[in-house]
Amino acid sequence: MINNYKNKIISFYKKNKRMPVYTEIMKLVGFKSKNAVAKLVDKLISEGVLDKDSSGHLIPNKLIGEVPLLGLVEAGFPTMAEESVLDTMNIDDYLVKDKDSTYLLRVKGDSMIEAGIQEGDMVLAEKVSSEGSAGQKEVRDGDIVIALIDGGWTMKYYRNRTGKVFLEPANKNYQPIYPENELEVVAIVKGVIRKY
Amino acid sequence: MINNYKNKIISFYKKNKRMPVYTEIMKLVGFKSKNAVAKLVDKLISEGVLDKDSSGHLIPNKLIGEVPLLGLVEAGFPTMAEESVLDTMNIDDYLVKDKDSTYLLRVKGDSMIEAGIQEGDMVLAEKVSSEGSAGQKEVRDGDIVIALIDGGWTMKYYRNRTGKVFLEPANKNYQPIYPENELEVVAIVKGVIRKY
DNA sequence: AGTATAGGTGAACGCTCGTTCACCGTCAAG
DNA sequence: CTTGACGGTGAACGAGCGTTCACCTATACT
Repeated sequence: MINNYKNKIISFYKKNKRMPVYTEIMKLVGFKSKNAVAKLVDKLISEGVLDKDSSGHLIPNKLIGEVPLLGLVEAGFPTMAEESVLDTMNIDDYLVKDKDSTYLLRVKGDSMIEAGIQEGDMVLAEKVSSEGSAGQKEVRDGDIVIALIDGGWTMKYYRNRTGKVFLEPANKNYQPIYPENELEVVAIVKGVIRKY
Repeated sequence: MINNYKNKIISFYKKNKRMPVYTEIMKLVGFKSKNAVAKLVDKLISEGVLDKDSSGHLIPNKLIGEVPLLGLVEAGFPTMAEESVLDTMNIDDYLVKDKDSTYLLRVKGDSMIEAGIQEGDMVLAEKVSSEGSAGQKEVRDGDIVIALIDGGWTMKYYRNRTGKVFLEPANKNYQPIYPENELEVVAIVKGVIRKY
């Protein structure tokens, strides 16, 4: 029963992007008194499911919005007990550093297959500053970039080792691309997301 | 200046996992009157940065916590204008379906390299129900699984085509593993996360 | 010079918040 | 049969909420 309450509160949070207030929890779980909510909340807090901030408002704690981080895959799922969770992680915070210049794109084609980027994957790309803008990342040799080359868009390795700049696919079946006129690196790939 | 205010509010949200109330915004940006906050909030809402729910509380809108989703990588960064953003996406919601049975593990080794899973990647694994538990996913042939096989942990393809169950790596240098005694699939890999 | 306008102060409003207290039935242990 | 713990009701509280109104500058445009 108490787990049912917990799930309703978490559902509310996911739906409304904020924690419910006491009267909302009241209606959510079917209580007729706020005091019952207060006692429920106290219990959930002592169980580590919820948290309250200094002003009494509910806030999501680590168990909400974060994913338990176990160890290495070789070590397996250590005993499965709650105590074995090494840490928790917020995926968004892990991946997105500069919010204002990060974009997602879906990958088409297999030109980066040997870099572990497959068709259908999503890539997180951080925009390279076109002066004044937020992200002022510098492109380095070996970065995976999204570039505008001679009028066409593509995602490739950025190569600049010898001073001669070109784009290199991660697929033996394709050839490096040397720009005839234009090569503009628009974004640097900072992450890959795949869902099965 | 207004962008500075916006960032302070977003920082508050990321730090406290909830939106600030008016008096908190007041102190945050240095106002001395709540009315100034009300006017600021109105402007931010009309600019689409914030949202208010029916009870007047601030809630994060799509621009906070979600990442703009552009089109295919082949299509490039279309014009870069705000209008060209097709959609936004919450990475957590996209990846994590069953919160209570999802775990993250860091990948070691290269046995799944041909499946685009490299050493250092994070995998999202959904626990297979050990009866009564939440996730009741069924393991299917071709799934990438985390398994306990003859006492050792590993991540491999699950193969069950011919009725004979075994684990298959995605790396030509390794051989399929047939269980001598025990083969327990503990979790199914539902996603991969890589950060550069 | 005159005047809108944007952006701020300060005080007051009704309402809802989280908290607290007294109280009630159910159920299990002594 | 009594007792205590548990989980709930109902009412009341002060504090803080978002909102609103009157007012005060600067700045920019006639």
